[in-house]
Amino acid sequence: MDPSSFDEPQPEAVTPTAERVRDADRTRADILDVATTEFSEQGYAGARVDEIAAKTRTTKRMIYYYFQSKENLYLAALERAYEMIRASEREVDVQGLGPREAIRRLAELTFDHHESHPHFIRLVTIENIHGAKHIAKSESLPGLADPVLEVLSEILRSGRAEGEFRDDVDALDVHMMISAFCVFRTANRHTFKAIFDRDMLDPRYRAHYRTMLGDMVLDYLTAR
Amino acid sequence: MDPSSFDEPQPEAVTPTAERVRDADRTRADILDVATTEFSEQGYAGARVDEIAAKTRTTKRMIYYYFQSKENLYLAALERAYEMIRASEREVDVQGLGPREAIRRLAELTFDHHESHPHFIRLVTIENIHGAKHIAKSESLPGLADPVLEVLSEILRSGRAEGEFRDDVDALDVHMMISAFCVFRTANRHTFKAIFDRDMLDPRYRAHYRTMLGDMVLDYLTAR
DNA sequence: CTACGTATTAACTAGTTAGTTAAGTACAGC
DNA sequence: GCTGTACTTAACTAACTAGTTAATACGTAG
Repeated sequence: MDPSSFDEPQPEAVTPTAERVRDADRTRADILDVATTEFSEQGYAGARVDEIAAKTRTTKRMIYYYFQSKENLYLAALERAYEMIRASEREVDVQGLGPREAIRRLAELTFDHHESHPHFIRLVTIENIHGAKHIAKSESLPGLADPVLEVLSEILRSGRAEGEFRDDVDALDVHMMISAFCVFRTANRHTFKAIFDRDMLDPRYRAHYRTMLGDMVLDYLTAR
Repeated sequence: MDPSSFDEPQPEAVTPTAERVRDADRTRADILDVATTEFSEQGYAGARVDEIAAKTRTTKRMIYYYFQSKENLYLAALERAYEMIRASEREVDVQGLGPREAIRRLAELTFDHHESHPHFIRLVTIENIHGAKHIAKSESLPGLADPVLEVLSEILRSGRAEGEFRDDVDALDVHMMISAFCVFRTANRHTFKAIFDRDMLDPRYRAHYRTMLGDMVLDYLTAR
């Protein structure tokens, strides 16, 4: 899995033109890209439909045409965030690795793609401010469960079979531990830097934090 | 340190009365309590000054009288959140404990008071959505650095002197690791439950997560 | 008791907001 | 070419929002 192949939404370059070309998919995607950025930067309540519209190549009317409401637009952005994260995690490949190597690989790849999608991390954080009430309305919610949980379960099972891993935690616990570290680094970045004068996303610290995460999970699982 | 002595802000019982009793401190505190709850539940952009006023025993005018603006009110709530967390951490007592016991104690006490102050955790999260731009205006910002960092440094130094702890991480790294776990449990609670059907704040899991945190930090620091 | 400053209540307001109405037009099918 | 529909632009709107103005009155000093 190559993190660089999963880019943040980038609004396409504006092409000034007087003619009106109809392209429903492009218009819809343009709105969704802009909205994702705007919601992740301003939050759900703080983002403005007028502002989103102004940053697209179309008008506010089309937002309602395609998405019906501000909430639906936000929900569409949120669903896409989850789907993209899940799609990338489906490509986690730990085949042929021992349990120790596999868990470290998985932790590091999780770290990588969290880092590649700060907008999506922030969207999840914002959705928690709203008590997950929007995602609760998503018809795709049942499919959002993390496929990496199955991979994790298999690694844990394998590690225990070899007498290497502790057996008082489940795959979801380990997933939580890894996610907490990766999410915190993005989600709490600004206050952390303001108070401690250390930007956790500064490239100078990247390798250190990446290793720290792998060590943390591995040391925990292999402790006696 | 007793977690139950640090309560969340609770608006005082309403006393219906036609007379107008002046008590500036009480009015100010009432506003701040209500605002803290409202901002932590709705976010900065989502909270409404009218709504905050309606939930106090006074009128919107007094919010502007005492706090001048919505932003100043939010900032006052935020500063108070930090000060309360810091005050409680100043009472962390690990005197007389060996490094291993001290680190576990500290991790667990951090866990406890994060759990006791969900509103404050959420306020910090919300402030990160806004890029820490409000707290940057706080005149008390220089005093918000975490006093527990000094305690942590001393524990690490002691653990290394006894040849028990690794030496490739600093006190801030360990603080980050502990905070990530404790913050995630509150800040991401809702989406986590929606997707994985596990409420991380459910009392049934409390002991498990508390032990998990202590083990995680200790196993990491003592790993060879 | 009076005066004054501070605290408080009540009503008002200009600008903003999510959403709506109306009109225009591209495009495919016939 | 005509028609109908989906896509698009432009303008409008009722309700909401943070903040303001005006009036009232409490509490204390003299």
